Amino acid sequence: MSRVLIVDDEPAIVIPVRDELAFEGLEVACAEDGPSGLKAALEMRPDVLLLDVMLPGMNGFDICRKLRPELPEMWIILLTVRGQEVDRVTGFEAGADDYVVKPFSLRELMARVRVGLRRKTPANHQRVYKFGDVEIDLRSRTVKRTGRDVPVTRKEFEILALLARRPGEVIPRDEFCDLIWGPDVFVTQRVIDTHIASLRKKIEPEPDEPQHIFSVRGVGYKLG
Amino acid sequence: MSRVLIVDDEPAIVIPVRDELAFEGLEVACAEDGPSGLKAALEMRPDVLLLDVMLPGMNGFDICRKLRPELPEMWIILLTVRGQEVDRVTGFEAGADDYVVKPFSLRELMARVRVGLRRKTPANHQRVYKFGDVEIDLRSRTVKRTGRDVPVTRKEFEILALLARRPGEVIPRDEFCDLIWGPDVFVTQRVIDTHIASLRKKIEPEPDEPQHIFSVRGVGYKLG
DNA sequence: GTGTATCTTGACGGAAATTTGACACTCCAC
DNA sequence: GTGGAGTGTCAAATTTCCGTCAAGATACAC
Repeated sequence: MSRVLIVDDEPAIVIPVRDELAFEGLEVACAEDGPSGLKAALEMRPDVLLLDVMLPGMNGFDICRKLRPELPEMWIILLTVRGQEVDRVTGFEAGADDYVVKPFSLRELMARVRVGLRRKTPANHQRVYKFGDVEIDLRSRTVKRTGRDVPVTRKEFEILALLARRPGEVIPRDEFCDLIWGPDVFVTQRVIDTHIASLRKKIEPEPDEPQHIFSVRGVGYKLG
Repeated sequence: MSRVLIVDDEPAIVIPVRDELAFEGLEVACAEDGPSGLKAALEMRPDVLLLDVMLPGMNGFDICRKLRPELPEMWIILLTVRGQEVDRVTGFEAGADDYVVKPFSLRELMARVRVGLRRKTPANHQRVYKFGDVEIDLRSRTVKRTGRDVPVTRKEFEILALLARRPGEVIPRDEFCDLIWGPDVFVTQRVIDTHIASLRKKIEPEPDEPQHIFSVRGVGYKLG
């Protein structure tokens, strides 16, 4: 599922945009000031970032400049009330991909977000994560160990991909449920343990002594 | 060298934009009405197309709709004096990547062209794809197996061509629907399975043990 | 219009994946 | 140590999913 992060301190902007994005089936997160927006973008790695220029703590241009080298793929749309040329050009020079002036039409913003989602990842750009001898390719949905294909099921793949996207970070069970099963599906959180067990059998040299997928007692699992 | 095509009938717009683009070291061409703009775009295959909406002969939206399926990688920026929401959304729905309202700042337009050049997916001008003993020719819309012509129906060809353009990548069922049937057509996603089955009968030596078109359970299909 | 090719739908069976619950085990607090 | 909570493991039950087919609907050529 594609992810969008909104960084803006005006609820009148954030709320309708957030709701509309969620309605379109996207995963949405929000931040209300510069520093937490920067942190959220680095952690969440959204596909599209909607970034206000005038923010408490740190302005949008600076956030843009910091993020761009780190996450060149991320699609950044700047939002601002200021429409003077100098600002726009500054925005593009800071690495933004688009620039929308408030007040904007919600439908137009949605259309621009869709452009970002469509253009963000070139079709033949490989999205691969590597961990030791394990390789996860999001494009072909394949997992390799020591170069050899390991067949994994859908849930196993989604769990592994989620872990891989946030290496080192502990992912709680309820977050697995939210992100993989969705908010409307109710399953025992123990299913995750079952899938983790079969994943370990497939990708760990010694499933009893995991080297990749670690359990974090009382919370969830982490990779790496 | 990157190529830009300007399709606009107002010299007051065309000349400064053309000169500025040329000054930045880009190859520039111009067309002054709809039909010749469409023809030029198909022949020249520019990286970025600056396309006026109000044109003699054929409007920009229609050009956009015609070009997009043929040249999905081309970056299209619409130019218009009309800034009403309905027009903008129409533009994006027609497949445009950006939308600039006249009068615009030259520097901003240049910045948006640069975004297009940076983000444009690498052009895939390939017209023939080969997979083992199977050959797919997009131009003549023919499929060959071991050199022999295999008759495929229109939907079968479109499905196979989509798979072939993104070899190895898993294409989800909803993406098949979006890209082949379009967003407004409502069909059961199981149609795809039916077409895949008949494709396999035609191009797989052993349809039960596919070597080209693989099923990815719960998601879709992939080639290769 | 008519006939043919193509497309779409729905149903069925079998296979694979998912989920559950039971039991054993481990870890930690006391 | 002991007990309780959390986790690993397994097999069985359940659900989901895909290949297949045939019949109806639609498009197309003549």
